[in-house]
Parts: sequence; C-alpha cells; structure tokens
Amino acid sequence: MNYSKATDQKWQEEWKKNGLYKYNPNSEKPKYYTMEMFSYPSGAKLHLGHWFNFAPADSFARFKKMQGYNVFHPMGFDAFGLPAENYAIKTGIHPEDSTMKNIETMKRQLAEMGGSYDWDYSVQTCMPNYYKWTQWLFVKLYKAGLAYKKEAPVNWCDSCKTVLANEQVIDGCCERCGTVVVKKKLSQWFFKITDYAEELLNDLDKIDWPESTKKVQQNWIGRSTGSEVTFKTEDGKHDITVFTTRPDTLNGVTYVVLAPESSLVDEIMTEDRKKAVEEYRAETAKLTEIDRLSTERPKTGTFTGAYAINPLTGDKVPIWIADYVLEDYGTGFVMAVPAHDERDFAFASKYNLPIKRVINSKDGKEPELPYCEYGVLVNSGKYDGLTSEEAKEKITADLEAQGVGKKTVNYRLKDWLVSRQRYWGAPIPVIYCDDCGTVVVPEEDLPVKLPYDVEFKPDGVSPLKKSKEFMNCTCPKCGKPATREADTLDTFVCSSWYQLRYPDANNDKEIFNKETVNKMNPVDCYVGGKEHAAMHLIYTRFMTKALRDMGYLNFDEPFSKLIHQGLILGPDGNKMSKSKGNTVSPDEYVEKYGSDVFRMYLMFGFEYRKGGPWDDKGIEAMTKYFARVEALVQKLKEVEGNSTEISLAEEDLLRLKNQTIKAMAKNIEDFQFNTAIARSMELLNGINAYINGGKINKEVFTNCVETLLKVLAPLAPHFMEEEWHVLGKTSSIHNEAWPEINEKELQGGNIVIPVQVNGKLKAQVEVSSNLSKEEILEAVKKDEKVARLIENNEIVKEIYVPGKILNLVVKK
RNA sequence: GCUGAUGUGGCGAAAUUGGUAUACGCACAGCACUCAAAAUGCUGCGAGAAAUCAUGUGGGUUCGAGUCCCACCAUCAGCACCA
Repeated sequence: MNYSKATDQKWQEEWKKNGLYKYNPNSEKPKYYTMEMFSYPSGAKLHLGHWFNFAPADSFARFKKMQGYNVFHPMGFDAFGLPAENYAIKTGIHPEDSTMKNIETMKRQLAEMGGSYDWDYSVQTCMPNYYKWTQWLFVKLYKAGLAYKKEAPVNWCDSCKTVLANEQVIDGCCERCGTVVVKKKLSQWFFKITDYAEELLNDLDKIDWPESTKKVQQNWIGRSTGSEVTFKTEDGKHDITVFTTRPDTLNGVTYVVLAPESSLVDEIMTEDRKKAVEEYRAETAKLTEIDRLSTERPKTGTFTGAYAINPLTGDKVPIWIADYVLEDYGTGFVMAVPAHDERDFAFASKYNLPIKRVINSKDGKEPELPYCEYGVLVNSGKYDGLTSEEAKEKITADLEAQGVGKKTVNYRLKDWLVSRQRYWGAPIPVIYCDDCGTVVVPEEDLPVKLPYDVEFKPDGVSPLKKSKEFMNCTCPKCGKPATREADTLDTFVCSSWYQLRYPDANNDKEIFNKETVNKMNPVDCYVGGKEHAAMHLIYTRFMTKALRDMGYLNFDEPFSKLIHQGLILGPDGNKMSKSKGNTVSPDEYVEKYGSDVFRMYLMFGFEYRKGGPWDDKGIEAMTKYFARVEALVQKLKEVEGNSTEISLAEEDLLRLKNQTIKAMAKNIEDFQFNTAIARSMELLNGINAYINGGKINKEVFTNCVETLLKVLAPLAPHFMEEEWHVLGKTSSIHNEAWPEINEKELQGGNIVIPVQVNGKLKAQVEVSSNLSKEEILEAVKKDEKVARLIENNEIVKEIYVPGKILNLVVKK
C-alpha cells in the first residue's frame, strides 16, 4: 500500500501553503459554526479521548464544507486551571511555561490529525488579550448587579495551609498530607445565575440537545413550588423562615432545625447549650458536603435551648441544629414533621422528639408512620377533612393573610461561586479602597495582568497576596493607595463565553464586534463530553442570557445542537487512567498506520455517542480497505473500457452509487460514522463486482470511483486527496462539492419484494420498480412457492407497503 | 432509593424509526495463486436434519414487533438527608 504517514505530511504542508482551511468571513455562502469543546492542555499530549472527540467532529466540519456552507470550525485552549499550578508546585516549572509548551505540542498533533482549523481564529484563555475580556465581563456583570460578594465556606487543610478543591479532598482528608479537611469561611465573589433559573429551565425546550442532558440540567436547576412559612422565636425577637413543599403538614411540626453554621444560632442559643452547640459545630466543619448529604451516615444534631412558635397552631416547638441542613439550600432552616417525612421521623425517633400524625390516607385509614404520601388532614383543627392538595392552598392563604407565609418557588440551583484562592487564573478585577470600598477596575485599565514572578507554593496566603507589586495600587475613584483582590476567577468563567470570541479573536478594541458575533452565533453544532452536562453547559447558557440582557447579543441560547461523544475505555473496560496503567497512546498508531487509517478506524469501530473498551483488532482491516481503494483507482487509470451502453448492470451500480451518497450524508449529519463507512465499503464492493463482470462502461466506472473518493474525502482527508491527484486532478478534492443525488438513477433497475404470508416471510419476488400494487400482486401470485401457500386458502387481506413488503393474510 | 441509559451471532456492531433481523467489518473455515508461507482474491459463516426457533426474561397490541405498551431481570452512569 502506498498510503502512509508521509502522505499525511505531504498534504498537510500543501494545504498549509495554499491556505485551504483559511476561514473567509466575507463569504456569500450560508455560515455553519461548529466546534468541539476546547481542550485543556494539562497533559503534554493529545490522548486517545481527544482523538475520538476531535477527528470525527473534524470530518463532520469537512462534510458541511462540501455541502456548501461557509464552515467556521475553530479550536482553542482552556489554559488556566489547577493541574498546571499543581504541576508547578511539584516540579517548579512555571504554569505559564508548561502550559505554553503543552499548547504547542497539542497544536502540532492536531495538525498531524489533519484538523481543518484556522489557527488565526484561536483563543488561549491564559493570554492577556483573552482574559482582559473575561475581566471585562466580570465588570459588566458587576455593574448589572449580577456579581456580588458574600461569605462562603472553602475546604481548608490546616497542615498544607491551603484551600483545597473538592477533587483534592479524599474521604474528608487532604490528598497531599491526609490531614482532616475543615470548612473555613471566606468572603467570595458570586454570579447571580439564580436570577436566570426560570429561563434556563424553560429555554431547554428551544434547543436540540440530548434529552438526558436536558434532564441533568432540569435536576440541577431543581425547581420546586411550595410555601415560605415564618416561625417566630419564643421571645418574638427573631424570624425563622422555612421553605416547605408540604404546608399541609404544618400542624404536625414538632421541632425546627437550623443549619449549624447559621449565624442565627449564635443569637438564640441558651447559655447552658452553648458548649454542646459549639462542639457540634466543630464536628460539622470537618465534614464535606458529600458526607453531610450521605444517607449512610446516622442523623445527628443538638438542641439550641431556644423555642419557636408555630404560626398556625401557636405551639411551642424546640429549635435544633443538625448537619443535614445546609445553609445555602432553601432558607437554611427546616420545619420538621416527623410523622410525614422519613428523615424527620428517624431524627425524632433518635432524640425522642414528639411525633404527631396529621395526615391519613385518602380512604380514611391510618397508615403506618412515617406516611409521606398526600392524604386527608386529621388533628389539624379547622383543616380536618381537607385533602392535602386543598389544605396546601388554604393554609398558605391563611398564613399570607397574617403576613407569615406565602407561595413561593424554590430552586436547587445555587449562585455561581467564581472566586478561587489560586495563582493560575484570571485576576478578579476589583480594588479595595479604605474610603471608597469595593471598586471595580475601570474598563480602560484592563487587563489586570497576572504577574509572572509570584511565589505560589502553598503557605496559607493566596499567591497573589504575596506580590506587593500586584497588590498595591491606587484607587481609580479617589487616587489614594488601595489594594487589589487577590483571588482569581474560576476557569469555568473563561470557558463560558469563548465561542463568542472565536469569530473576532484578534479584536483588541472590544470583546467582539456586535455585528460579527450576532451573525456567527449561535453555534450550530457543539460537540463535547457528557461530563459537562451541568456545569460548563449551564454557565455558558447563563452568560449568553446575561449578555443578551445587556444588549450585546440578539439570541437566547449559545448552542443550537449538542452532541456528546462516548468514552473510549481502557482495554480492560475501565476508564483510562495513568494510575490504572490502562492508557493507550494514539501516537504510535498514527506513526504506524497514518492519521487517516487511525481516524477511520476510530469512526468505524466505535459508535460515536457510545465509545467502548479500546481494542485494535480491526485496525489492520482499515489498512486493507485503503489498499482496496488504491487498487480500484489504479484499475481505473489502466482500464480502457469496452462498452458504452447503460444496461441492467450499469443501472444497478448507478442506483447503488446514489443510495450511498444519500445514506452517507444522513449518517454523517447524525454523527453515525460507523455506518457511513460501511456504506462506502458497500459501494466499493459494488464497483469491484461490476468491473469483475468483464464489461466496463468507462464513464460509469469513472463516475462511481470519483464519487467514492468524494464521499470518503471528509473521513480520510489526506488519503483521498492523494488518490484524487493520482487520478490526475490538479485541484484539491476538499474544494469539491458533496456529490448530488440523481433521482432518476436512484429509481432505476429492478426491486426485490419480500412476500409474507400471515406475517411470515415466504418468498422474494423480483419486479420492476415502477409496477402498481395490482401488477405486483399478479406477479407474486404466479410465484411457485407463493401459489402453493395460498392454493386452498382464502386471501382475507393484502397489505402492500410500496417498495418494502407484501403481506398476504390468508384463512383456511 | 430516585433518575437516565444500555441489553441483538464467537467479537465490534447494523436495521430507512412498525415492514426481509444479523448490513459493514473482525475472527474462523475451505478453495485459488505459491515449491511453501505471507499477502491477495473467491466462497461459506445465528441455531437446527427439517418443520421451525432465535434481538435479556414473561405477557400484550398489530396483518406484521429488535422497534410500541405492561411487568420483571442484569449491567453501567448520574444524582441524592433538597426540606
């Protein structure tokens, strides 16, 4: 076989030289914006997962180009983040140096893959010309009231003196030193994504995304309707407002629970309970949120000594704290109805708190407690006899009349915490002035540059705080000495808007040109991993909507269509990881077989959306397929042709050709590359069978081979370019249009009609494709086998699905 | 526990969305070429002697079910004291 890695290199150089993949922003053709989630340059190289994600997606982009679109298919790098910083702490290599080196390597590998990217439209989020605009966005969000500061807990390792990411906390301990991780409260920045909760939920209907991903987002947003109810403390000094989806059970409240860290606890707890409360709080601080939410752990809590008054009944109920109540979900306070809630029942049983039945089942029976279904109210005074549904309305209305309750919607979605106590990120553009307070950096002073020379080894102080040069500044308002915010932005902020930047990536004057951004967006097809279903994909939707409301964008959703590629597992069926030692490097395969064989094998051997365990058994078969294509092209060059007629053999071949074009277009559009390649193999087999028949119509033969090369061009770009030139063509195959379907040729020839009797396949009858139902019936009844089956029976029904099947229903 | 996905030959998988189940490959076997092997090409390849039976299992709807409905089993993934 002639195809090899050298073929790849030859054409990569050629394409680069003549700018084949230069994007033309002024093209008259309709735009098609498709991109893959940009890669994170943490490892030094592209891994198999990258290939499986990028190579088929690149083929898709090439296909859209052949279909006549002005395809915009950019690639960039999500370059800030924790791994580069950790690597730096371990090796002493500066994150900027390692990151830039990795990016260069990955770019080279993406070129070796044959990626049709125009690198003039690329972003690297760690470059000042990019993060300047990330910071600009922060400023805009702040001015729009969508960025604010509040206290929030972080994971703290007291031994390493550093804040830990959730990922660095293993079983509640620091991954580096094993010390128990505690919660520490810091003042941090948030984006008000909850303002958009309702729209983020509703607009899921507008987009062509996998249903499972939409469900993840629905759960993440977690809308629930219920009521807010305000309990007063016994002394009347404090309000305790709870959210409940079950106001019908309000008569059964026997205690109230607060999140242990709530500041209200300090104000209401009695002197004699202080010690117990503080001890309990210290225990709670050691727990991760995962622990606190774990169902495995026994429920614990302690009494605060204070009491609250049930606004409906006037009952005095004790106020407890318990770690299963989280400060940032709902109001941070919970009313407990042990008779009708599993968790409250377990808690009340453990601490001997009263359990009061207020709901019976609708058939009037007294079910075993806890009974969590809807039913009929009992022991509820004037509400007795109402159904749960009725009581919810009535009780909420009564509370509202007294000003101690109202109907409300609650979301699980929390505001987006964007502060990171890290070095390798975009500095938060905020200045603190003794006189003026919190001042955002004026737009004209951006970017706030991340200083290179900083001590980022963990020692209890945020890295940027140790740079006097960075920290000390003057207040933009009053000109007095001031200090900068030392935290950096979550990298999800950087990635929440990059698709808006690509079409205008080199614009120094503004974040993007308003006309360009609205012309190119939304992204028509976005491809990336399922693991981003919640975070990245919801943050980007939020940012799009926020920018729209500020008047910059005129669309609502960033990604019209979304595709998730599957995961390639290790040969052992487990997720590939260095620690498991089951990783597979794409490089050696590319070296040995060439990029096209490798990418074709990835597409043919695995379902794109599904992935599966790695297995290279079939890769040789792809090499074999390439050799057969080469042989066919060679044959076409050599053969003279000995016929000009269009007989049945030619008609059949031409029909196959048209079927192939049609099927492959549909398959590639749907990211079903495995079947697309199968169809191309069928065409190749068909052409081979034709030429082995002896009689060759050169024109038909040429037409079919050229078609085969064209439909394979997006899938095996280097190899097809080579074969195209072997045929004597001088221009690139990648400037060819996707072959057109000839309807006449598609309809020609004979068809085989499967014949069923009573739903069972009994015969196949070959007929001309343009016969009517009656004519076909007639032909079928002449068939020997069919005739025998219907001989002594009555035909009750004849069902004919044109071109597909004939079913005769017979009765004896 | 909840939610979602998946289940088809020895293997990867396909099936125009209710219309010939197993396309296209891998592996395997036989034949041709060869002194021989490799490579290549051709042929066969779900089970069964056959009638028939087969898409995780059991029902149902239909002229017709891998596909739709009900129940169940298995595997994988995500979420979870969410008030």
